[in-house]
Amino acid sequence: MKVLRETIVSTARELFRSKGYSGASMNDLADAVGLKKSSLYVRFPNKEALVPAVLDLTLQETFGQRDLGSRQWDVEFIEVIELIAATLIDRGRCVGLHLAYGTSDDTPIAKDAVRAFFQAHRDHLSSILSRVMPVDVARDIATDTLARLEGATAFVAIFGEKDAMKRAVRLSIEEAQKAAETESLV
Amino acid sequence: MKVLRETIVSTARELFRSKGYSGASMNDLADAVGLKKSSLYVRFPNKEALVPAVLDLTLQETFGQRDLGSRQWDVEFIEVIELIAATLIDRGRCVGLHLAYGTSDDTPIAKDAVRAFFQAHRDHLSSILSRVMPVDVARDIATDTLARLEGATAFVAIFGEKDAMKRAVRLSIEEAQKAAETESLV
DNA sequence: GTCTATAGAAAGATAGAC
DNA sequence: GTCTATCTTTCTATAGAC
Repeated sequence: MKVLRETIVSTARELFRSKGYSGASMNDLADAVGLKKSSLYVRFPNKEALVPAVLDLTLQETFGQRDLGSRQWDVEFIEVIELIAATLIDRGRCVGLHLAYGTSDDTPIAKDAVRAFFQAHRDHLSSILSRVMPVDVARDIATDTLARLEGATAFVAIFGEKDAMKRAVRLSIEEAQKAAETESLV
Repeated sequence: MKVLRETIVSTARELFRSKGYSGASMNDLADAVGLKKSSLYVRFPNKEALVPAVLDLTLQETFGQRDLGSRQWDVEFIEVIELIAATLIDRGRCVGLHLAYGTSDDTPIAKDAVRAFFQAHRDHLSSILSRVMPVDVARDIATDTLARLEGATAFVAIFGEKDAMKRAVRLSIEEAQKAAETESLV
């Protein structure tokens, strides 16, 4: 029976998230979706080609059906980072970071996809923030917000602790609002 | 010719850092230190046993010859986190985090070693901070500091950017000093 | 303690039948 | 599009000579 492409991609995402790029095998993936290994090569030329597909799906789910600019900047900002934080707590790890650490010059397509993935995150947050502050400030706060979320994820992964993530969300929102106020006074 | 145990461990660390637990092979390690693969099994019973050795060495290098309590708390705090930040920028990745993501219930010894590694980091920072603030506040600030450093490392790894790390160090120091001042006024 | 040699399993990927 | 079967390489780990 035909298996949907999205099933393969989202299953590959779980494998990459938990086992990393080199730890996830095509055989594991085939078993998980109910196919034989060779059938995967009909849809994807090789293992590396799964990486852009996995990250594109994740970007789509995070930013896809979002109507940019129709609401208050802070409502949008809070909604996005709380969605990201909730996913990171739920899954316990960041698939993007695991792939970032697990790819190298040996896997240039995967490496490029990882860069694009994080750049898209930064650009999206930055575009929300830049409505109420200069672009360079917005970019730094977007970067620091993502860094905080990634770092807090480490404590979820290692100790199962969610507290650091909650503080990361709260502090990032406070930092953004403070910057917005500062700039509006100039 | 005999190869020093420390040479094997520090070489294994570089392999784990860049390729992760499953991506690093015993053959790569043997080649890198100038031994045959089978000779490694004389010193280490298996690949997993390298993980505690790698993380213990790193802990020793970070906290080993440090005389706790002989100087001002903030001098010690700044010195430690700047050492960690400098290493993370220099190597481009955190071996602890790569191993945290790369180990699982299949590798319980490695998983335990990773937990101990991060707990030791948190305990060390927390013990410095708790000289001038309550232990629960100290623990949260220690956690957030480590999370910030880990998150900033992602931007070093992915984009080669060092700015986020510089801000992480600066903001962590400011946060600690602010908490110390607040508590001294109570 | 290091070596050669090898076992045994698992990896990525391909060929060809249906 | 999925399957069986296979190729080739690489993996962890062990046995035994020196």
